[in-house]
Amino acid sequence: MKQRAIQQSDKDQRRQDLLDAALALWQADPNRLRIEAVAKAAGVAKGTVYLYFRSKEEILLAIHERHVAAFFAALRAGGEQGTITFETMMDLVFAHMVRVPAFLPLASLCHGLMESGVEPEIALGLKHRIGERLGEAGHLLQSRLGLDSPENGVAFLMHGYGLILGLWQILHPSPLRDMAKNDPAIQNIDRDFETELRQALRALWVGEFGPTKGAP
Amino acid sequence: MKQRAIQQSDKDQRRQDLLDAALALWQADPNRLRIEAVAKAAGVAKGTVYLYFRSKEEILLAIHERHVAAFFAALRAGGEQGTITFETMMDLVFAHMVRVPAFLPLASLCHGLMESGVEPEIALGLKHRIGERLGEAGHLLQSRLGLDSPENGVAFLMHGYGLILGLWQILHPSPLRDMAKNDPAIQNIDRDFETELRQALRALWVGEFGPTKGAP
Amino acid sequence: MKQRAIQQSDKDQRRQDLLDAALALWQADPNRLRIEAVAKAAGVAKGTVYLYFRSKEEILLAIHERHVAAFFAALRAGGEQGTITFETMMDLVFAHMVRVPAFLPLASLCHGLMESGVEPEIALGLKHRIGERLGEAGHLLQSRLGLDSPENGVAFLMHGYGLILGLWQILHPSPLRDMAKNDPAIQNIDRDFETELRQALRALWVGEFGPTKGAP
Amino acid sequence: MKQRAIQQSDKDQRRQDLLDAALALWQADPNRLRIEAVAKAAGVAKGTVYLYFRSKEEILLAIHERHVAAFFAALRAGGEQGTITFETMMDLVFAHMVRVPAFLPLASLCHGLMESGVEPEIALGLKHRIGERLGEAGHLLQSRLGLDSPENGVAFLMHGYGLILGLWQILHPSPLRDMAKNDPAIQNIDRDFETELRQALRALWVGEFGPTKGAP
DNA sequence: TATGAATGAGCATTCATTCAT
DNA sequence: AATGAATGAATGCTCATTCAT
Repeated sequence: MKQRAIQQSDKDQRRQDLLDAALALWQADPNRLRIEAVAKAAGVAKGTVYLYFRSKEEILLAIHERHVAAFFAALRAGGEQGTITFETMMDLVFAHMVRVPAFLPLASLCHGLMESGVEPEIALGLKHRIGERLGEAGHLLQSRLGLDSPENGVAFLMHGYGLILGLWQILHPSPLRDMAKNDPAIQNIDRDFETELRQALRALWVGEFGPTKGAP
Repeated sequence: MKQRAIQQSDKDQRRQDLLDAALALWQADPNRLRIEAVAKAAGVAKGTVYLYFRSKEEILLAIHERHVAAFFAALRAGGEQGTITFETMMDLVFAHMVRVPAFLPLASLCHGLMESGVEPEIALGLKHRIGERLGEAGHLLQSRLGLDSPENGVAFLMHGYGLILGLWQILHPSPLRDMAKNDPAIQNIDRDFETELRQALRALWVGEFGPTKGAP
Repeated sequence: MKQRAIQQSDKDQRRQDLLDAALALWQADPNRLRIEAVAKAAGVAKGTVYLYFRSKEEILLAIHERHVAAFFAALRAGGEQGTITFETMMDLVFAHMVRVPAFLPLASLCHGLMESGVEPEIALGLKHRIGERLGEAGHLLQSRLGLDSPENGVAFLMHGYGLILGLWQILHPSPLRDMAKNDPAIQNIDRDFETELRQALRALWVGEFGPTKGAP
Repeated sequence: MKQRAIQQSDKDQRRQDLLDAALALWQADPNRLRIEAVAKAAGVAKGTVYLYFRSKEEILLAIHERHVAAFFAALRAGGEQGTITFETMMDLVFAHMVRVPAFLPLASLCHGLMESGVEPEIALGLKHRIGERLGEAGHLLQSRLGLDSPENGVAFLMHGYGLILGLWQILHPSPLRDMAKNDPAIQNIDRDFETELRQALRALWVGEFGPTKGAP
């Protein structure tokens, strides 16, 4: 039997260990995630997983939340450094979203899970916490990016995130695309995700908030 | 036993009937779609479904393809009428995508299915046919919208579609959002999907292709 | 794949085969009955069991119903032979209830299952069919046993069955009783089930319907 | 942490509290009895339950034993008042068995649990203690009811108890019976439990021990 | 072509019980 | 004695798919 987590800090650590294990397994094969495997990888018994999470879906949501929290933390840190520009935002997005391997595939999944797959209270709890962070970030962007209002800050992030998420679904690298190398009709529409995203995201921001904001 | 479909036109009709039945059932409850129910609703036996589709997923993909084809048909029809502007594109997008009830939820699902859920050949076939249509549409937009190249036409559509799809996932109406009416943190980020989409989409297009294209 | 049961008679046969298999396994170890084992013993796949029964509990109820039907059939056959007496009833009860190995243990279980364990409609269906048979039997006993009314015939059977069932639960042979051979306090109350039942049942019938009915 | 029970009397009290809690929860929903809920209702932690009972089943058996003990205590008290008749026995049976809400349902369950569900030693211990009480009661009935032997007293009780228990299983009030109000075949056999029991029990006693015993 | 009986893979979750503290 | 974190056994059922008729 694994050392008991009596202290809250020990419990938190065990929770993180479970998330780490689940993330690694999910990345390896998203359709093959098994609770038993998560438990074993974290060095506990199956039932123990359910002391920390109410369901498999809740685990995935928790990983997503950790991803999102890390992004917002990076954003806040960026804000504390001084002014934010479209370019620094772009760097942030790429470093803490686009290039975090599981971020976007998991995000895609989680938006579906929240509708059906977890108890509404769980989904609402997650939305609440993300909402808080997003609200704060909106204020930050107003001041650091020179937007007209916190609402514009929120719009900046939401519209951008929507574009990232949707474009990822259409253009993310995948074995399927490799198989289509010889199909001209597919080549026609096969673009590099990061290149397209960078171009479209910049266009969206410029189009919505003006070219001046990005370059003081 | 239902009348046998000998003629190709009869087969096509039966195929459409099956898609109609599946679409209605999927809309009613996406997680409850059962092949047997589809068969019954279309007036055939379970096994017959598999004479027309190789799997459940293939059915969903076929419905999606029908949605997409209808959009491209409308776009082509729009082009035949004369010039296209950002505004007419916006109308097209809303009429044949955003407001077709199952279009976006099904599209969200299908982008996942293509990666795993159907045989690669099926997915590639779909991508091929969509690629062809997208290529044609790119040419159409070059001439009718005044873009610099067919590639820009493709980019116009893909970037726009990415934004639509991603924003829908974040902001689409849902019971969950209704439940959150009293949570200020969630209200903070709860925007009207269509309003936001219209604003962001226009910004994206303007930012990427210039304000002049939309208004000759 | 096992020969398909297309005809209704084939389906009925398969249903009986499944019940036979389940009964044998249940008798061998009541707490160890597994659907998969039933399927294997009947030579079909697991899923096939569910084409014939909606749940494990429904199988047990169906076996019980078969037991009960056999008893009523024997009773009817007895009635067709001529007069029925307490003694012939006693013989019937012993031959088709008490000494049918699984009858009483399964009956004990099923009365509990009907309350919770199966869908009410299933339980009501069973009760309905047994009610019909019991009603007919009441009429039979009125004429053949010389009771005052069909209702008395029903009471005769129900009160008797209650006594049989309850006494079986207290006194049926079991390993536990063998273990108690050296405990005088238990010996005190350890009686032979069949002896006690015969005595009590006769007393009940005589007490309720008079000594004359049994001996014309 | 709850006050430790050092004194034997404190331990006994805690044991009773646990039984009270378990009984209340079992009555509310027999299939939903959870050890954790029992512990909480009794104001102790889960593990503490296992300091007083070796298993969940043992708790149910202990409640049943308390029921039985109360019945025998009432019987003894009745004997101390003077002569016992069939009518006073009937009153006793109704007051301390039939109308004690959980007595018969729990008894039904416990006769099954004793065969498998608890350690044989536990079951034998219970049987032993009940056997002792039953032996005493047999003597009591010999003298107070005027039976020929203590064995007849035991038979009087056992046969009666069997009838009560079995008839209860067939005829006890239940939601299922309420649902069957409109089914004539079921109405046919749907009798009032208490009426039938009173009639059958009296018949059994009279048939077995003569009409004179009950009415001196 | 159409049917529908047969197949069998797939697996999260509960909760009684234990035992380190 | 009391606690409550950890354990892990235990398994029925659905439903997409196949294929004999």
